Amino acid sequence: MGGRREAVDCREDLMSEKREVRVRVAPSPTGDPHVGTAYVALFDYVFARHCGGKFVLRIEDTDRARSTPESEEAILRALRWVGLEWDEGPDVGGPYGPYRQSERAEIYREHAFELVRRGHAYPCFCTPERLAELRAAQIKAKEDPSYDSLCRRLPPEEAERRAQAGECHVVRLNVPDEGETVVHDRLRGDVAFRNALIDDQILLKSDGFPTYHLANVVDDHLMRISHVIRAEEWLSSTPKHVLLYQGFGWELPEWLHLPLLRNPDGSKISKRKQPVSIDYYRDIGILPEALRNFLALMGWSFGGDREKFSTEEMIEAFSWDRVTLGAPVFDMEKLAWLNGAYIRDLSPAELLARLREWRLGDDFLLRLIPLVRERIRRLDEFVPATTFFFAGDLDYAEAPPLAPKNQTPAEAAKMLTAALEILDAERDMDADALDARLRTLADEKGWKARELFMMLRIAITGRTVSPPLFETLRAVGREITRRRLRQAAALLKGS
RNA sequence: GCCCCGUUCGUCCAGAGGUCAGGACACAAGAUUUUCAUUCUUGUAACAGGGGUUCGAUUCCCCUACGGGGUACCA
Repeated sequence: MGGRREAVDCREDLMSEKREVRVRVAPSPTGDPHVGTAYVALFDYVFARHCGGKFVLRIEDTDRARSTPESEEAILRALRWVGLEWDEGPDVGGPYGPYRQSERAEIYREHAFELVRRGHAYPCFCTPERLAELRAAQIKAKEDPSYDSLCRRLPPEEAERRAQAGECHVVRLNVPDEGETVVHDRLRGDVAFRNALIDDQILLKSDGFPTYHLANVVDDHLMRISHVIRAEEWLSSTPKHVLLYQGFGWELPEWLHLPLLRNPDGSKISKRKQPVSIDYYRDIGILPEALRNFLALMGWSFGGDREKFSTEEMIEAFSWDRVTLGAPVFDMEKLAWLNGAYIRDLSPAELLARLREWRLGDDFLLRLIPLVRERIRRLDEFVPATTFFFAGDLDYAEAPPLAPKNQTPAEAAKMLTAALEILDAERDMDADALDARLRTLADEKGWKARELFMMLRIAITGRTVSPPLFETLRAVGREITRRRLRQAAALLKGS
């Protein structure tokens, strides 16, 4: 591909459009800081800097059930660690705030009503039950499941009266039945979608909060976003966004959908198959500049044979023409090689400073000391007693057998997987909570708690002897702990 | 199922009609090194298939196959 791609430098773009370049990354605080967020943010950041534009961070926390302040905090911290500073955001402010969508609920509501007034949206009173039945019937009849636009045909007065009376409802996008909507993607050219196949998307949920589609479009417009850079998974919902912009009578932004990062098997990168948390890469000692360089290589090339380059150099050389649309597999081996190259470029003093920032600083060592103090008699026993706190993956071939004596490897793998789910849910790794939950788990499944705990101990430390289990897990860290459990479970399944 | 995107060595990229299809990771062999690592040299390895367009297609178009994404009162 590439033929259709306009070879326009954004600086010319700037001049011809007289529009300030403003980009944003818009993570949803519903989990761990995702490496995909860092990937998109890198391109946002680099493009903004290249053009002298602004990079905005916006928190999309409209999913009230799944969003948490802890997750938001972790995402901000992780993005900063990667080295991608934003010009405007919830923590630094800016002229177009607030930058947290939960604080903008009223704005979306007004805009939803405005769209209803303009005839591009309508209230819908259908119950979840009716929707489910409709869906089931459509699937049975081998039709595409989609809303049948029943409430679109409601007389406006009746809809108004019922809404006023407080009847539970949502607001849906009024998608034309005919014609097609064209999305202009800067990287792919025009992509056409038949309107008949676009669902009357819910814009405002019955809890009064907007869905992604409404909030995203309203904010991008209000925040003067000029280029919407996001992952490819959004491409198919972009026609809805085009319809929204048109419904409001707003100028369209430029869309650029970046390819999705992939697992080794080619599927969208996911925690079951590949560590996806930025914190994981930090904890195994990946340098942020190496991570940035590596992520840049996923879909962008410097030109010439340059593999290793600084973010500053990338900013200088950046061009959308050099973006690839293929599906890049996140290759840990190449990341490790690149990281090694960065480490070798550090002076001994700089490397020492990096090691201290990582885990060889006073803070971390001070956390370990209470755990091992009563277990050592000589200072020289400290390092051997704590090696697993300073490692990523463990070599289970060198460790005692993972599975309890009377348990099959398959059953042992199940035990580890079940424990993993508990750890996934227990974000702050509270020792008492973990203890209680794991004991309950063992009870329910008929496993011996001591066997479960011993297996966890071996999986996490590679030994049968260690400091107290939960204190150890906390110190090893959530990411490395989870990684080891997955590795151990995979090993058992394979044996 | 339907809609959309994609497809060059195992992996990440280069290649914008005529190249011995190039580099990097990984792998293999060799050199350097007391060892290991680093470094250097060399090697194995790819244009998914079929039709067009063209004097000539990896490159442009179409079809098929394969991969992926989407198809929620999640983002």
